[in-house]
Amino acid sequence: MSVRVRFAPSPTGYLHVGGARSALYNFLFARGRDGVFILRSDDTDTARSTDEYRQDIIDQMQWLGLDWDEGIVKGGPHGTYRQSDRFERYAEVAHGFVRSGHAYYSFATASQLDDFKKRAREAGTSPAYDGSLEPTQDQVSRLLADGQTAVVRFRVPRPGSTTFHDLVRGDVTFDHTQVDDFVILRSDNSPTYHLASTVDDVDYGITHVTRGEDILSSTPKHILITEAMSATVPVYAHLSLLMGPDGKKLSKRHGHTAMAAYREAGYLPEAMNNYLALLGWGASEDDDDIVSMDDMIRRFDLADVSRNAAVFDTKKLDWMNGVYIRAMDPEAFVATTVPLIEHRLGHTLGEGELDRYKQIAPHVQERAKTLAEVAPQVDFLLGDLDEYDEASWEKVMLTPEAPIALDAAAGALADIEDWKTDAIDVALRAMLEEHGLSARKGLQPIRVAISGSTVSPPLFESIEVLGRDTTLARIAGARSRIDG
RNA sequence: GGCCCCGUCGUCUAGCGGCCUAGGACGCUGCCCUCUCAAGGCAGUAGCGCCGGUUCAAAUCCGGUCGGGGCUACCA
Repeated sequence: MSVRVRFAPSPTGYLHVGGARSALYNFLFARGRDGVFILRSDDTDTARSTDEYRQDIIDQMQWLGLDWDEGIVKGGPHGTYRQSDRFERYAEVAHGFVRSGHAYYSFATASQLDDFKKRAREAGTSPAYDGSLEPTQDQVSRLLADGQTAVVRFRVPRPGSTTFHDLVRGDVTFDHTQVDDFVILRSDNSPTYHLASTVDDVDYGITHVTRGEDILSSTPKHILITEAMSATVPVYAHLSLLMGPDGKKLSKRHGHTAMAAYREAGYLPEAMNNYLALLGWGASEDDDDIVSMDDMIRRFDLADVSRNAAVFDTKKLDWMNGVYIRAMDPEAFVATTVPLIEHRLGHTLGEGELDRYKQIAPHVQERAKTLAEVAPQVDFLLGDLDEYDEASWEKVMLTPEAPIALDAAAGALADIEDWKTDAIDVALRAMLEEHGLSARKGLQPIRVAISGSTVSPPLFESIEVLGRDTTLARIAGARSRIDG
């Protein structure tokens, strides 16, 4: 049977990095096996689901390049792939279960259930509701006729237990004393996650369910429902959760968890995928952590996924992103960063500005860890230099060498005929020689004078791009500020 | 509290009874290169949670213990 997998986020929040990793693993598994990858919207929680979240999930999935074969937006043989469009189907299954005895109407109140749990805790026994409050057939008829609202609960067979072979965890067994008679249909006739998700997995022919470990203990419920539908139970694989740097479950407390935030911060989708893939999967075939999507697809197997929870470490992501930025085609780098620069500047780059940027871009590309840090680094080349970094100024401009270097540089640069990096290089080094200045001592004041900071793209190239007039004006400006 | 999952350098991992005086990557430190910062090169730092057991031999198997995580909703 061909592989059919799905990523089924619920639009009750933005797509977060953990969800993206689940999506990626499903994607890799499907692509490596000639399977079908489905994107489904598990939006049974109508109160918390929003269109904004629905759209975010779609946007981020597309940005990451995790194309799906069937699903929301795209469609397919199973309709809209939105659970909110299939409530009748779930209700039909639930009522069928009532008729077949797999489920029953329940009128148990919250306080009754709380009571049950409280007693269980005191007795040290399982807190899972065991169905002891199930009404008789007569009571059901009477209460329903009375207009009482009821939920439909699945009747978990007890005694009993469910065992399944998890692809990443191995055999897992849950005794049914630990599984409650769970609600499958709410009193407003809407389905719960357990019902809708399982019915969809059955109806859509899902063969492998790969999802977060947070649902591991709900899996017996899903298996029980599947069996009650006389369907084939899919293979399950539960991924460990992502943690923050402090070893606690990754949350907003740790900074960004939303995929969109990383996109805005200037991370490349290729880097994100590579990093996420390695977060819980030993991809290395040759000890190289940089793995192309094609290789990931070729090598990936759920059986090789790590069982331990992984810490989302932005340090390694930063490094990896730098690797991918450097690997970009120079023209593509310019194309993707120009809009960011224009956004920062507040206007479209003119021809001259664009030319200047193109000249310096390769040097910036070499140094960037994220796309977002590019624009600030070229500010001094495209706009006025209206302020100096104070720490930089104090560090190099207050030395006795600074005024000497600045004056000498102004003279040397004024005489250059061919305003090119090479000539500038030669002229400035001759100046250093003449005044007995080290490159470090003599050039840093010039760097601060023209860029405002001790950190900048290469000096000679920057000077060339800046042009003679601007360069000399800035040197003069810095010189007078020293005196001032 | 009950049940389930997990436990190799700070972090991600390799390891699946002898090849391990535990390998790689990120980070960190030092050196080299160098006009700053990066990049690059080289070197270094640091780990099998603990206690028992099985075995000629354990990071690898078993038990316990400790620690972390998850679930325990008419959320997903």
